[in-house]
Amino acid sequence: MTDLKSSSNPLFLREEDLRQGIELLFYAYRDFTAEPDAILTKWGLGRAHHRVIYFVGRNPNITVTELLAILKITKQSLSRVLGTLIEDEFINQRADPSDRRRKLLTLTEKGRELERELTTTQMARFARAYRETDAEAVEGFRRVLSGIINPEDRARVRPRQRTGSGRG
Amino acid sequence: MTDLKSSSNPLFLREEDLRQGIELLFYAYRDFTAEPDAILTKWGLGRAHHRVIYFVGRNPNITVTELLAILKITKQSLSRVLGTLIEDEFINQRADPSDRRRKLLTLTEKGRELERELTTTQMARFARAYRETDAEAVEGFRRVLSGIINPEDRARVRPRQRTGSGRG
DNA sequence: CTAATTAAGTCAACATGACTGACCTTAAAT
DNA sequence: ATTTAAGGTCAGTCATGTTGACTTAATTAG
Repeated sequence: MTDLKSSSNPLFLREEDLRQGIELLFYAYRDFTAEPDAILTKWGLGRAHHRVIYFVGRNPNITVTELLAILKITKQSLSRVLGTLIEDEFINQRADPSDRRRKLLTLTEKGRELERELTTTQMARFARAYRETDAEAVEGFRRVLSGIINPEDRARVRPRQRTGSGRG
Repeated sequence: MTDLKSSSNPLFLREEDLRQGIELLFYAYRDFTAEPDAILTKWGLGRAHHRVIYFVGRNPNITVTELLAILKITKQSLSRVLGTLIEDEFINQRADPSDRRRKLLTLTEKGRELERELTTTQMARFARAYRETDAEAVEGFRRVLSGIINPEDRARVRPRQRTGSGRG
């Protein structure tokens, strides 16, 4: 009855497979955020603060505009979260010498420590998942998830900087 | 300098690779939810309503308790969202004949239509990503994301019901 | 049969993180 | 000198989560 939709035609993407992807992404994200959320609560911070801390740590001297492009939230929303982080001395601002309207954001030592604590839990989760599979699976994961991201933002995810054999 | 951390030791999971996973998941989830969110706004609904509609559609006659286990939110939070959906006639409730404390949830025709509209955008995104890669990559994606999910919930994501050759 | 447990619902109060819209300052670019 | 861009701010709103206390109804265990 549903034979056309199932294995008889390997080129037909079955709804079941697509829904499985949807659900994997939902559950993975749900669990991926749970541990950091618990740590953040101890500091009186939330998930929005985590995202800012993460991307400032990852991109030292990032500007507010660039941060907005990553997070895709409004300036007002970011402003409040960023204000807290600066006041609590997790993040430093300094004027860009070449354009003094711009403020360059960096983590303070305190900020780096919190970033490390938060990111460690998420890296441990990925390390476990990577180890449970193999390099081929990890590459597949990377390529599929990259395809889920809007094309214009795929380049934001830094490609591995290969130091080994692969040059071409 | 960082040679030990890089390609010279293929068993060492480099921080760069782990962070790439973190970022892929962040961007993928951000874009994955954007289209449904826009549709939901037209109906005066939010992301929380989507999740309920999705999982009720996926699990007809699901109970509130089971829904709570999937969503991992509080009964009070679910109650508000579910109340709206029942009032707006996206979801039906009926008592379980074998245990009349339980209420079984199903989508109405209106609910099925909205579910279809929302899920279609997400399935299209996965279909594109799957087509851009290959079956091996998809399998890798599945295995890695499954490893990100807490072990006790991995079985919630239904394995493909194979109708083809593989029986054992 | 009674007591305990379970499923569900409800009320109140609160926190977080989004949003819109209006407006202002500062500095760079034309 | 004017326009544009980056950034900040104020005010109000909404969605979605939280805790805690409590109720009702129905099943299950002693």
